[in-house]
Amino acid sequence: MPELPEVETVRRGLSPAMEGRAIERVELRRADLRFPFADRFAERLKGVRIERLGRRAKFLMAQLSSGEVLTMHLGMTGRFSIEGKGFEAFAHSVSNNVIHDHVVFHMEGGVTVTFNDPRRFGFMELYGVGEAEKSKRFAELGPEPLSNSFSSAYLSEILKNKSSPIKSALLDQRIVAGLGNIYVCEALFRSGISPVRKSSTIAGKRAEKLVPVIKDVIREAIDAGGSSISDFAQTDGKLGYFQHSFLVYGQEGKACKICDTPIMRISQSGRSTFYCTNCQK
DNA sequence: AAGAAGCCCTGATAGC
DNA sequence: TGCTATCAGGGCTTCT
Repeated sequence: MPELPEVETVRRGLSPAMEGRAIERVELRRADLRFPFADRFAERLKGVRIERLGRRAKFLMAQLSSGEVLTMHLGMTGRFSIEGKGFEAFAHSVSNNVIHDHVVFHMEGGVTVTFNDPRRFGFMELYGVGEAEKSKRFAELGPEPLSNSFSSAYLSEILKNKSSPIKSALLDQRIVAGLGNIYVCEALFRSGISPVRKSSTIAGKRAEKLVPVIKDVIREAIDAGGSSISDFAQTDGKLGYFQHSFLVYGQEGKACKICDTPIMRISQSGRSTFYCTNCQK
């Protein structure tokens, strides 16, 4: 489900249920998700207040009153739902199997936040005071696509000696953090750049075109509440609607909206790439 | 050492 | 209907 716009949508949905509230109790229904939970995970969260729920790349980051930081990643199929007083409209409207409800946060005020993840590619981590910033995971992440540090100058510099296809480079979270398969395909189409083009040839003019397009696509997707493919839902069960704006993603064989050439699907480093061989050079 | 491929896991769908 | 194969929005690890 989740690339940056979906995670940001989830963050905004969870904020009223979590931000400023104490965690009364955490229920862990298994010992791991993708990775084992940290030592004493539930105990360390008990009675602690969530001061701020932020986001970095595709990670939700809860700043805790204990000084520790709880990070949550949705993987491919992770989702949150909210129940309780004031969140009646948020009832578990999705027909998800409860056997995949893995973590339940019992929040102050009788509100519960449940994490469900069938594939268990998602994970949660708990960093001690001052550890998150120092961790390899966060130190290695590239800039946020909407930040000023993600500029055409930056992208040109980092790509100028790279031989991998631009598609793969944009999926590399160390280069830019938060893009995934959908938004990379869409941004390359809108930029008229072929996904198979060598990264080094993007440096310069093409980067000047590409960077603003990436920012546009991400902004539009956030404004649309993300994209709902198969099962992504917001915390209130509503669907995002950016999927209606896809020009190439999932459009294999359909006519290109610009030139009518059938959209191609190819595989690059093990994932599908959709593009127009005529519009993208 | 960079880049590609394999793998983790479950569920939905297409094809026979 | 039921079986099998393929595919899925991510990211870590292992190969070449």
